[in-house]
Amino acid sequence: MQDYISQLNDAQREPVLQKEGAMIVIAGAGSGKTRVLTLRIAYLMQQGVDAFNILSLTFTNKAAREMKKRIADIVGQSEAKNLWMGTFHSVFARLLRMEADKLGYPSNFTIYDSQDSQRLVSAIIKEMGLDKDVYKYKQIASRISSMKNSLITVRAYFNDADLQEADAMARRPRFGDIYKEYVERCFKAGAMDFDDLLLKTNELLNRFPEVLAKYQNRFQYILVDEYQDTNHSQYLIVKALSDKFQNICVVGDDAQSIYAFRGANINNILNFQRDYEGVKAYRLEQNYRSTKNIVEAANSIIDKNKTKLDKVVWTANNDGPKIIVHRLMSDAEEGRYVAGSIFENKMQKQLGNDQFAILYRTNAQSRAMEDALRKRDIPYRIYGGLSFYQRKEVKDVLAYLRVIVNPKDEESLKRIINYPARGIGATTMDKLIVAAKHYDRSIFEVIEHIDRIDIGIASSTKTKLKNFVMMIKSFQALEETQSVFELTEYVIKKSALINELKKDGSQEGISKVENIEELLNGMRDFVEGQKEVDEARGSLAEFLEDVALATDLDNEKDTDDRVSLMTIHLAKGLEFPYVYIVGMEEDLFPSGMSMNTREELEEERRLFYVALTRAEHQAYLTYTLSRYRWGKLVDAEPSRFITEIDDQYLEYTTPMDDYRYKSALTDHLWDEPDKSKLRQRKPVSGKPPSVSRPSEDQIRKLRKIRPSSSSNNSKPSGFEGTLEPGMIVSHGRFGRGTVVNIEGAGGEKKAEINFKVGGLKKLLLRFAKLEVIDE
DNA sequence: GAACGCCGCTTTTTT
DNA sequence: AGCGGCGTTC
Repeated sequence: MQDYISQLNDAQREPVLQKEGAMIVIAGAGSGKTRVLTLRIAYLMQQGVDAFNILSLTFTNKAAREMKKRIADIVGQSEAKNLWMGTFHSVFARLLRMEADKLGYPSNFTIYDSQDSQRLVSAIIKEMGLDKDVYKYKQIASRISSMKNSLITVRAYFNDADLQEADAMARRPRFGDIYKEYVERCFKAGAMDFDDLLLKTNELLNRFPEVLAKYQNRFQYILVDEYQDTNHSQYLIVKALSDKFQNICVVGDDAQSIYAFRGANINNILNFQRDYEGVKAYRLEQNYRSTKNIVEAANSIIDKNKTKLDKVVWTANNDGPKIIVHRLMSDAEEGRYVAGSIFENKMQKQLGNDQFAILYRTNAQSRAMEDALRKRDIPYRIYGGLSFYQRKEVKDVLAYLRVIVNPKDEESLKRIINYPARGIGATTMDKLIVAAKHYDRSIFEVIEHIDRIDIGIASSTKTKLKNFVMMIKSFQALEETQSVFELTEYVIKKSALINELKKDGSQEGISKVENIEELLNGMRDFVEGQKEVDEARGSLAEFLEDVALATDLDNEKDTDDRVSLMTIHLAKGLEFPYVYIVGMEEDLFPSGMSMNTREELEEERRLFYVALTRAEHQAYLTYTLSRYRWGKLVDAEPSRFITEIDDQYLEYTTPMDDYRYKSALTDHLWDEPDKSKLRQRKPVSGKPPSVSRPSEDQIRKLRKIRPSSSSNNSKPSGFEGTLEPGMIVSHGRFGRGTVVNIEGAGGEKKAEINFKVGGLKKLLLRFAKLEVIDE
């Protein structure tokens, strides 16, 4: 143990050795925070703290497993096993299973994933006869989610006039009713959605003081990783549990807070010191991961953000190569460039595929990369996107298993009751749903008693329903004796599901069968794994919980030598020697959906910071002039984030003899100095514009006077004059347009402008580069 | 009740 | 371009 501790630097050692009290560790990217957390836990245990008294919350289950392993290396396997360690969701799902009865839930409750939630919301909207164009199920589901994350229950909602007012204004006055029905239906289905796992934990701790006391005494030492990404609900849980002993250690980096969209509250980390008595604050500022170039480039980006804690990340590492910026014609070409570059690096430096990662803002961008990598025979692995367990065929199998465990699970029942087709159609289902509501029972229970009630279902259909119930019951009986693997094999045969898929000989059909085989393989592993652990018997319920809460990252096979492809969000916490950040374009990164407020834009910028700091040795930024988006070829413009990096850290490698060089790179260079030139250009089709290409020297000079270069980095050069509806304006990107409306005031002032080319747009005047044209 | 085909919307990120 | 929802037809 002493060996480990002596290897830490001073800043790292202090939080490891402080046994008691509240503490916050602000840990810059790559500063060794996982090591600190790991050693802190090991040290606590070595000082005599019982593993049962430690609760450690991590960002992914994989991170938890790895930490546990490292701790086991230090203090021994048998002790480490007793640690409670995992994501908020998995830890509190486990806790809720033990206490479920207090909340009126069965201990085998189902966990609804977001898709299940959305489907239920969608069904409710339909049942209530609401206009689906007004009540968009995704929006409603996401609003329900944010309510829950802020601990606004249905009752709280109906007690809050402002919230109802807001929904009335948004033309969805029935939101509260949908919310209420949704919550009731989940309860009746014995199901908790992701947000419930946290909300119900709060409810449990609030309503039952003896339960709270029990877990307060149990979890005397609490550690929370990635604290900047906790939402209000998680914050309250931590607060409640740590209240008695106040031995709480939170670790995080405000500069890497990228989950505001799902309710993460950056104030949790910013205000931590106010929440506890005598908080010790530690800073880990030395980066061990990346080259000086990368660290300093990243610093120059994050400097542009206003909201942040004081912290300077530095490194003693070498300068390393500059960040390469490369422009391409199209997304396909971007893929070819990246694949080619990986290929060259591999050859020249004799590297493995696992040294490389390709990061992007949206999942849709992966396709072009995949195509190119495949052509080059470079093995890759995609993380995220439609994860394995979310694929239709896999979810169908899982739905059978979920119904076996919990027949009340309405969403799963609806998936399988007529798949494969067994003559139980929509009309019957509608009747069953109405009856279920009428009798205040689950659909399954209604079917069980279908003989005794008259809801206008033909006797032939009743027989089909009874057969279905009998089939499920026979599966349930089997579950007692068989392993998950054996049971599932039996289920897909008996339900005729596998035959249904095998009938379909198409490429997709075959891959679906393969996916199910893969699922069975996974189950076999699970069963074997459980045998080794010998704690539980590898129950079906447990398997389903693992699956429901698995991060895509969790399934990684570390031994695979593959290039990693993932969104930047998923890449948080990971590191790779070579990182390609692709799609560095306005509207894509920063996302067009997230640049309307300063807060949103700052989160995008933090996201870019996260992306860049994944790189250990070399980072590449690529952008294109046009790419396919929603099926159409659209023009693209380089991301503002490229120009936000100090030039000294960049190397532009795009060939100079490409005439498009002009349109992409020099346009925004010339933006300020000479706007008239910009407007003359109309390169939509046909010949290249007849402007001579600037020399390297000219470009260098132009860069120096570029408005967004480091000389004045704080305030964007937005529009500052007065603007009124009816005025004609010109915009660098959208061209000419008429002001339709002005709204907001001060920094939030927005103009709605009808552009000749782009149509109606809302622009934030603080950022918009507008010029009034007199006519 | 089931199958097919058309239409329209979507894509920002995820436990 | 791809999926889901809905309407039409058998």
